[in-house]
Amino acid sequence: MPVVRVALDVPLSTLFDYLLSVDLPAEIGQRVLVPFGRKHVVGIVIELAESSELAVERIKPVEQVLDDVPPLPAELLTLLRFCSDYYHHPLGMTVMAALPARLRAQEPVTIKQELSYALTDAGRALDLVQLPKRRVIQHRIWQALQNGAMSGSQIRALSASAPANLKLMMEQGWAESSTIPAAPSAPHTFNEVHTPTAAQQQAIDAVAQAQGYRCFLLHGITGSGKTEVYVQLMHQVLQRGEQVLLLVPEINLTPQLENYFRNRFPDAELASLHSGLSDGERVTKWLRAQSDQARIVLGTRLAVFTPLPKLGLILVDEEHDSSFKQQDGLRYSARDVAIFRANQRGVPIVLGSATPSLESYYNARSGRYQLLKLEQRASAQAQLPQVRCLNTSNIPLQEGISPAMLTALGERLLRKEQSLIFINRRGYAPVLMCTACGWLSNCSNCAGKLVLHLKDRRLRCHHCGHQERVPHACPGCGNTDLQPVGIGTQRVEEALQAHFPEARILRVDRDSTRNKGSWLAMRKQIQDDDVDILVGTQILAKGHDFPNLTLVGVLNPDGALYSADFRASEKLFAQLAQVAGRAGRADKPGEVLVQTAFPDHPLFRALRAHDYDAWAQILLTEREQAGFPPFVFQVLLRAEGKQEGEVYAFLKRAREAAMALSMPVEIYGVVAATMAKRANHIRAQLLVQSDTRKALQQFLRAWHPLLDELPSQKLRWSLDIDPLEF
DNA sequence: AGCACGCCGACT
DNA sequence: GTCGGCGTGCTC
Repeated sequence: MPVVRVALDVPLSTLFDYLLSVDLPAEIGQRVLVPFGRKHVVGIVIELAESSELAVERIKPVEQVLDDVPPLPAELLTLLRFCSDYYHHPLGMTVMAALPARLRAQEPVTIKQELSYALTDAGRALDLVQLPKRRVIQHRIWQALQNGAMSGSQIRALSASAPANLKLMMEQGWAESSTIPAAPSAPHTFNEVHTPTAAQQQAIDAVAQAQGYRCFLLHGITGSGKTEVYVQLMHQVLQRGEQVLLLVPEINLTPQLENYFRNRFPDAELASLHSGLSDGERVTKWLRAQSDQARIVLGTRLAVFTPLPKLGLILVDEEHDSSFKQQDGLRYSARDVAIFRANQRGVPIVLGSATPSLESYYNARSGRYQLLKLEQRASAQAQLPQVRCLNTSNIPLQEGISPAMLTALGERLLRKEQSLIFINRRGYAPVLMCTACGWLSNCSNCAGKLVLHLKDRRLRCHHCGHQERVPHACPGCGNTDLQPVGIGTQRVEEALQAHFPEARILRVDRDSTRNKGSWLAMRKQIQDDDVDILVGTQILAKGHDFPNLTLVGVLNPDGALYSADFRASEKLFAQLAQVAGRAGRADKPGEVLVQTAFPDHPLFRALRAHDYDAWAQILLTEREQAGFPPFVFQVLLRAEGKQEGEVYAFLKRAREAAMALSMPVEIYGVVAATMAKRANHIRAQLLVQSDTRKALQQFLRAWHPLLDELPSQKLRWSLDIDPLEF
């Protein structure tokens, strides 16, 4: 009796066998509707078999073979199987996590014809009386449509309320919709706007000459034109009629990039996959990629699982960015999965960064990857910013700001140039303290502190979301003198506004950009020069061009220098290099001022010299001596639960089981997690490491089944392979 | 993960 | 006498 083995979205590592009647053929990769317990669920056929090892009477029949979309390609299933094995996550959950929601549901997938929207003659003739500027969203749509028709998803990208506003505009007769005719089979056109520099051309040629799989690390300083290398490589791949996958970090930059590539490749269909797509849009783009109609797939980490029958090249931009690593469920690194995929497919992959991860840098140095360097800024007159440290160990700070920083800001105000103050801490102050008894605003649910948000007079926990009103008196001793300790973006904003009353200051952090579209509006404000001083967190560091920005001030980065997290300083350097890259463009030289008590720290020396290699060498030496990645491979067993005893008992047993295996791995002690309590759950962990990936995987294959056998009723545990956060 | 079954406390 | 607590076990 023919049987299908089906992957289901359940946390069990097995596949499930179902009978297949002769009149109901199914292929590998096809979606099927099957009875499971007392429910009916959608699964993916992974294997076909002649018979099952189970007793026939226990096997239920497949109810329906869903053939509304083509089966998943075998290549994708292989990729998912690799992920399931490597990350020790159940295959069914791995497969289902990679699929668009619509393909996990049993309702037939209907692809609605994508409509395009354009201005009518009346719409084009509008004036500001008919459509005043205060109708912000409509105005934005109107302006966007002046450049030509837009798709529904492009409209949606303008603002959350854009579709509703567009509807109103259509009712007014200003805009109209039409169905896009099937994409014309136009010859591939390419807007050659730049001639590559010699260094760029060298990198392009190196990748173009690759036969089959090859991993390249494109190490190029900010402004050195990595994007142009991507574009030229994409052009070659598109010319061959192949597809390109471009992975980018989780940032609100995707729509900009999308527009950029659309302009460079006007008739290549581009599918951009990011959070914020509706289920329908996501499945549509997935199918466009699977059917080889979408030639460029641009997306965040989940996009690494898009079916691409003609994949010819993978690009991973900002490869060091930690958002490529998923922090729950299937804890995969999209960068590493992409490398596996390129290898599987036999195509080149380019990892790009100004500050590569130590892992990639080490692989490039050891010859595993090929290193490509762009050492000059692409436009000749653009100078690297001058980086200086302001020693804060012996000068008074006002609300965390040194006099020299204020002077530098004042100069920029006079010259009508923009400044950016970078401080990686949102809120007003990271903690509230009682001056009498030393009471601190601790979170009742977490091990962390409650952050003071003076704007709404609340104390907020950034870990569990708990918030409460700012107390009038100390809950411990009744003293009314409670002092904010430390500085956050709100406090800096307030202090700067007090010092420069006439300056236009804009705060950009997760709090101020929470509402959809507000960051878009802020960026416009900045670009229109309606802002003098920007105060913000790392949101500001990422790849935006602010041409009038000439000063970047960094307030207190010292915490990361001597942190318990061995990756903190690596991350800090990358962040500072990135934010420093915002200063100065073209004709205006930039300056970067870093306030620190440790100006002689090697990190700052390297930053001042713009010498990533020197810094990376120091880190590599440190890591080698300490026996840390990239010289070892790690797995972290995390556990959390309400009862501290249960959590530690589980990990202790897990540790004993690991020891009993006597395999060539190093097993550390059971320790509290960095955030030892979160949302009332006690968290602890156990680290195991090994000199080789292979040995670690062998150990995991033996250990994981033992973990499944351990009593673990009242807790949740998970394995994190190649963990980034502890 | 769901969702059953299953055996012990406070209620109409 | 039942409703319901969540402990244990199964799902092809």
